[in-house]
Amino acid sequence: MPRTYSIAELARECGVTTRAIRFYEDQGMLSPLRDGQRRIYRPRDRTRLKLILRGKRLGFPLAEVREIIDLYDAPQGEDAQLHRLLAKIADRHRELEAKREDIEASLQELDAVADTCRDRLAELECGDRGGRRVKKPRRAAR
Amino acid sequence: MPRTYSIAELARECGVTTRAIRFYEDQGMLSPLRDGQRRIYRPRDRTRLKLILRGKRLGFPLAEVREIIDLYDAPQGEDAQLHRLLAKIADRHRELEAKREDIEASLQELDAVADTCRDRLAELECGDRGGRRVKKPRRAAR
DNA sequence: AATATGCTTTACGTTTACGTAAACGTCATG
DNA sequence: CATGACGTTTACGTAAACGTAAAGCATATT
Repeated sequence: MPRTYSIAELARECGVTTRAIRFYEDQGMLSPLRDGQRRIYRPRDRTRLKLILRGKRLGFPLAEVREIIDLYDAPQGEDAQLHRLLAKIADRHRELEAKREDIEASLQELDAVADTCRDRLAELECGDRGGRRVKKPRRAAR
Repeated sequence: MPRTYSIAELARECGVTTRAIRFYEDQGMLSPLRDGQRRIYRPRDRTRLKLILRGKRLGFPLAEVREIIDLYDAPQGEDAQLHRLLAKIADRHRELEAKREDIEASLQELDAVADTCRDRLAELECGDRGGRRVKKPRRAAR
């Protein structure tokens, strides 16, 4: 048999509280086995938890996270179902790429500020006391 | 003089409520001019609002969003200040790249599910009633 | 003058995503 | 046997991010 985890183990490994994990279960996002009262998490539960947390890091509300991870283990069903599934996947795809573009824009602007910042530092450190201007070398585009 | 916006204009353009905009002001993230009681937004206010919304889309809490956009108009000050600023920028940079990796992983897994899904569809549509297996052609990597 | 439109402040309500405490069960160990 | 370490359920509390009236001011139109 594969391997199992206690709730505390999972919590430690994933950097969340046990409360949070139970909460996700309440929301129908996890369904661990039971040994009497105790929850037993299998690798697939662990994977789902990690997916949940990744969704959260990306700013999706839990309700959406659930829809997303439900996509992951759904590719059964008949024709119409599969087409609906593909449509949903395409939606999420677009959503994620929009987010990626947001990130890339942010990174660029951040880099621009960093450049400005380094230019200022260069001015200061070469003992520039007056209004003399330093030639700003164009940074190579990454 | 450049151009100005009323709160309703900005709200419409950016797809948020006026309540939200006022809330961001309460949090010290916007400081529009006033014409008596009324708020007057200049281009820079508009830009800041868009930055706020982008930060939100990326899942940052407003408190962090404020720190981030504060980085944008801060590159003044003396040596030590500038170094602290650069450090903060580097932190945010790492944070954003981590998020981008999360996104890329999500996109890959999503694509994998889509492939599985299309394979199933192919099986169905070529009248596969039995357990016959369809050769899965490797999809070209984008 | 009255109505509409757009803005204002003040303030209480709501949803999400848990935190935190209480009160209890179950082993294993000192 | 009692003291922890770990788990459980139930339930109330809370921070963030607004939503939703309520009540009022200012200008424009009918």
